[in-house]
Amino acid sequence: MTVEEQSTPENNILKAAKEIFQKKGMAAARMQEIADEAGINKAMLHYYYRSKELLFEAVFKSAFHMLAPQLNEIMNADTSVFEKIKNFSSNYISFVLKHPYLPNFIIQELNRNPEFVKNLIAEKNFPNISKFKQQVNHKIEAGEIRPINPEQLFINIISLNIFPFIGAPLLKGFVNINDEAYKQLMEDRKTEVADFIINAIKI
Amino acid sequence: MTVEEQSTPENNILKAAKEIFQKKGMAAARMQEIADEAGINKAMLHYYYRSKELLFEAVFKSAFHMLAPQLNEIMNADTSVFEKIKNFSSNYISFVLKHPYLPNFIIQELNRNPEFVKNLIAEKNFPNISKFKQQVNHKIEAGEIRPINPEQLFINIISLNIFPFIGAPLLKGFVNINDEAYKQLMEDRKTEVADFIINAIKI
DNA sequence: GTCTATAGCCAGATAGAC
DNA sequence: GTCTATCTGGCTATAGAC
Repeated sequence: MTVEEQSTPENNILKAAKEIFQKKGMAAARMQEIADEAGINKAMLHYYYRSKELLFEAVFKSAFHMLAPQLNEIMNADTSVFEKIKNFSSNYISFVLKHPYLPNFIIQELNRNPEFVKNLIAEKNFPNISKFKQQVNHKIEAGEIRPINPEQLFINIISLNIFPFIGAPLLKGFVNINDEAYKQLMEDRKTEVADFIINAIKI
Repeated sequence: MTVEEQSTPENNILKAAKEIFQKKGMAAARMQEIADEAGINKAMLHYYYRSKELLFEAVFKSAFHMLAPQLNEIMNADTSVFEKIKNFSSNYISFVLKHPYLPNFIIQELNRNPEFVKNLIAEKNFPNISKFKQQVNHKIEAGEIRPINPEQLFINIISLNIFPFIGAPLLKGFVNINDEAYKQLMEDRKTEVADFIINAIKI
């Protein structure tokens, strides 16, 4: 049992706070609602986390640490470029299907507070793509994939995996399908996305 | 001079409200701040728009109507699939470089209120991709592009164009570059994105 | 139509009993 | 540590003078 899963008051509050903050965002979330979700009193939130702002920060860091290390691990693994693309797409989509509010929460709060990224970068395990960039450049020099800026390729990988979840309400409208059909599209993307990217870059 | 550009009190308020709502979101925006931005009194906001909620709706619809018809126009134009991909990528990125807060605003508020899409769908000029789907299927049957679900292709096009703006703070951190370098990457994407997609699907 | 002043409410935070 | 009751500030909205 990891630290996060222990049933201490701190962890129960954190779990409830995640639920509410991720659904509503910092400004719209209510301390009372978090207390209700946690099955405790509003005063206890302040006893354990002092203020709404500090509770929010704890939630944000916890959420970020669920996502970022995965990315780092895959990008720095000892596997080929194509393997990395396949593994990331498959792992990420599986993960987000289980935590649907998480990516939007992180993106949204980083837009609200862009300088907050600086704190995150300072931490160990913050994703680093230098190995990935090297690998891509070697493949290009070897004539195995088309010339492409590795940063653009990285942005494409992230975009194709993350946006369909963040933009779900909009995309459901455009494509004109219901929730169930959309979820099936997402399931299909576990392999579709990697195929699409690899077709785009391979010679 | 279009209706939106006339300097009536309604339009001045709407412009100021866009600025604040798009930066902060509905919940965090303050009526006082909007009044300051518009250079008028807080009471006037209520005189012209009755409530914060109604002012917000006016802003949201106005923002959505700046974006969606473009998409509709391009998708239903009398051009080939490849032309549509090129035109959309180029036009959309140019547009968003001028209105950086807009996509995130729309996505964010639709996530907060997913059933709001239903109202939007009912309007004329709501994007319709049936023509695009037909074209893609014909191209596949003709053996000119690889087999792909047209809906997945559409999602990919939208993701590659929109996400780099919404996820900018995060991506800047991952790629580890400053604002200026990132803006250059976005400029490059006006053509990069279409090339990437076309490579992915053409035989 | 435009302003000042204020009503009324709601949410974060704390005091203090247990 | 946990609760109830309450304080305090800030925000939407309106009343009412001009």
